Amino acid sequence: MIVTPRAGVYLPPHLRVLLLRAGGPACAFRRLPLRTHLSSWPLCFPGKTRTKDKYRVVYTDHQRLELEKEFHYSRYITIRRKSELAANLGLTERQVCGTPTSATGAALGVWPPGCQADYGAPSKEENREVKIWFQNRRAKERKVNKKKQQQQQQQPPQPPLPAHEVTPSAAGPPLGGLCPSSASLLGASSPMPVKEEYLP
DNA sequence: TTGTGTTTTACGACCTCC
DNA sequence: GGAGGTCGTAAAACACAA
Repeated sequence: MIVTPRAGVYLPPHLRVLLLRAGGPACAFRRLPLRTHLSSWPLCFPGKTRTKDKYRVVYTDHQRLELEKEFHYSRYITIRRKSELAANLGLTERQVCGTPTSATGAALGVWPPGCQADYGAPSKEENREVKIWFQNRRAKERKVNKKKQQQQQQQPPQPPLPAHEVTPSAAGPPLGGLCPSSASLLGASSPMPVKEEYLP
């Protein structure tokens, strides 16, 4: 039995299979207070694809942490960093039989039967999960900023602080390890980044 | 335990840039 | 034409009050 920090109990794949074979409804897994671990996904939802039967994988805390760190460094990830991050976190393309990642799936030997034969080579769009994560993360930030803006508009204007209370830190805590350009990106909408491949 | 609201993945449509 | 951006949305996962 494995206890995860956020959701409590994690049921190993072999127990999920036993549960399924015991005659429970197919959707039983989804109603359990369990985290769907990447390595167990193919056993829980063999042959599912995103378009036919919607699904999603819950990223691990480690994956989220690393992605967040990268996001705080820069809101727009470069092609190079995307590849590195995808390789480090086991996030790549998601085209294969509902497997969470082709790389992890292959490495763990958890491909559903006939899966590789059916789908063969990876999709053209490598590191898609990282790209999508960053898109969603930016969307989340825009949403939060919008909310903040609305709250500020509703509040009456605050009187200005006395001069002795105005310090550089009043604008917010410094962002650890960030270059000014990256830090300035936080909290404001950013222009489109220059594609790394076009840089000299 | 259950109902409900929020957050997190994932995608399609559409747009811009090269 | 392809890659990657935003926007809107679906649905699973999660949190929490009743």
